[in-house]
Amino acid sequence: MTTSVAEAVPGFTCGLDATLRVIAGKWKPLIIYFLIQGPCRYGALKRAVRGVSDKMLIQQLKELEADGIVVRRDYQEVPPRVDYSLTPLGRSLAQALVPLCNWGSDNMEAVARMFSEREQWQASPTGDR
Amino acid sequence: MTTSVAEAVPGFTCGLDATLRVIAGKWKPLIIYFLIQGPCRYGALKRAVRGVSDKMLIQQLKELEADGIVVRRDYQEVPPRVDYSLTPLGRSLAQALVPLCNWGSDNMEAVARMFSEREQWQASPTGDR
DNA sequence: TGGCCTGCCTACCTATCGGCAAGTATGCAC
DNA sequence: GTGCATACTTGCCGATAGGTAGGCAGGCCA
Repeated sequence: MTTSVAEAVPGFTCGLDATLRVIAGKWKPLIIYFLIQGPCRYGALKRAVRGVSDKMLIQQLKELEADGIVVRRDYQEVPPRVDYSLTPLGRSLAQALVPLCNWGSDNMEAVARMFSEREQWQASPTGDR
Repeated sequence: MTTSVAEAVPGFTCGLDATLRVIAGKWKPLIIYFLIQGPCRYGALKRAVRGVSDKMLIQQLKELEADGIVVRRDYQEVPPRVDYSLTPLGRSLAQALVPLCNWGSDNMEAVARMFSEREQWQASPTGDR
């Protein structure tokens, strides 16, 4: 039984639901978005996605690869050279992320303000009113 | 040192980063997206966002309210009547989610296929190759 | 010979997320 | 007074996401 129906089938409740499962994970959207710029070596990607650990980066990349969003190309060289790029599917997904990115840029100040307020609001003893 | 810089300041690395923090949480995008249709009572929202628990729904709604994305209107009636709607900021965010939703709808079959394959791939003993 | 370079892997551990279920408030109908 | 309806709260508890740290491969150059 457990969580039941909604989980049982790959029956997504809507398109957004489907998308969310693909980009679930702290770093995936950032990875995808960064790869719009073109193929990228592992090291460069790691530098671009600030704060990500090796473990996470690799893991997310693997999942994205399994989901047909990115392609891994191994040059079979030493020292290792590998790069990652978007598949056509991945590119279309990346395009869908663009508005989110723009929204963030447009409202960054508001968002930053909200966040700092929220921290205090969390620390406050009782809700007012 | 630890995680350091990236966390220290509300300095988002990019617009996408900022957006992601606002919509972080399993249900937020779904909530926001559903509210495009207009104000909605708590109960209706819960029915719409399938699988969400009271605790989560309330919690996510509070955060969204604190972030200026949704507005809670309490009719001060008994039995309780409350509805939630998007602020202008929320509405613009919702618009940015539309492409994601469309992408999901357009590629739902591919996504579903990927997911079922991935489950087996995860169960497989050693990576092939 | 041995250290370097780069991508990757593994084990371990913790914090957070999120589900479950029971409880609260309030006015009204009975 | 009792119970009902709706929105919300709280505590507990398990799963899992994600961080840390250290190790490995293997040609090459010093």
